[in-house]
Amino acid sequence: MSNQCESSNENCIGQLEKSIAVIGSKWTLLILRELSSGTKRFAQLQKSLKGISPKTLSLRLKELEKNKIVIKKIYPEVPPRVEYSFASRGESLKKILHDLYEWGAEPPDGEK
Amino acid sequence: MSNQCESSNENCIGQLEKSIAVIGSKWTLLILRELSSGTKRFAQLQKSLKGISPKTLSLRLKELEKNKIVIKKIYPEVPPRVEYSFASRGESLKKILHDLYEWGAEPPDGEK
DNA sequence: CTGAATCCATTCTGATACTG
DNA sequence: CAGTATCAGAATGGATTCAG
Repeated sequence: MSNQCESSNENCIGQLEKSIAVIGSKWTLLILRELSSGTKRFAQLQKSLKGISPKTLSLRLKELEKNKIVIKKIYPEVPPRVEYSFASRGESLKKILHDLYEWGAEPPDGEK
Repeated sequence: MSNQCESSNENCIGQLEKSIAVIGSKWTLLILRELSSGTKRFAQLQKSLKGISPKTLSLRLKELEKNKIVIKKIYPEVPPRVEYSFASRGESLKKILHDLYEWGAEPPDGEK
C-alpha cells in the first residue's frame, strides 16, 4: 500500500533523499563497516577510523541511532561505557548497499 | 570475482561512496524522476524542476552522463537542441532506489 | 536554446580544547 | 571514556549574467 514510488508521488522522493542523506554522509559507510564486525565503543571507533574527529563521529552516530540503524547501549558505570552495534534495520540496509556497490562496480559494457 | 564488499576491502567503500555521491546530490533524484517519464530537453527539465538553477542542472546532468545513468544527445541544429534520456544503467539503478525507498519507509517495528 | 562564468549564502567537516 | 563547544576552512547550492 502506497510504498510504490511513482512519478506523481512527491513524498517518496523526500523519503529517499532522507535515506540517502543518512548513509551518504562522509564517514557513515566506514562507521557501518566497523560495526559490521561487531559491537564497538566510542573510543574504539575513533581509533579505527583514523582521522575522524569526535564531533563528527558523535554526529554520525547520533544520526544512525535516530534512524534505527545502530543501537546505542549505555552502561551506568565509572568510567562511562557506551557500546554501539547494528540494529535490524542496519542489517537490511547492508543488502541494499551491496546491491548499490555491485551497480557501481558494473562495467559500462557495450557502449559506443 | 571480488565484487563482494567485505570488511577488509577498502576499495569497495570508495566505490560505494562514489555511487552514493552521484545519486545523493540535491536535485538528482528529481531529475531522474523527470527523465523516467521520457526524453527531455534542457529547458523542459529546468521548467519542470521549478527552482533549479541552470548551473546546478548542468552540473547534475554532466555527472549523470559521466556515470552513464543518462544519455545526452546533441542535434546539430539551430537553435541548438539537446535531449536527455535514461541509459540502461539508469534503469537498473531504479530498482535499487526502489529498494532503498522501501527500506526508508519501513516501520521501526518491534525493536527493543 | 544550451550551458558556462561569476559571486554570494549556506552547509558540512576538521582540529582542538574542555567538561561530566 | 564519552561527548560537547568553538572556530576556521572546504564544499555545495542558488541567482544572475553572458556567450555560442
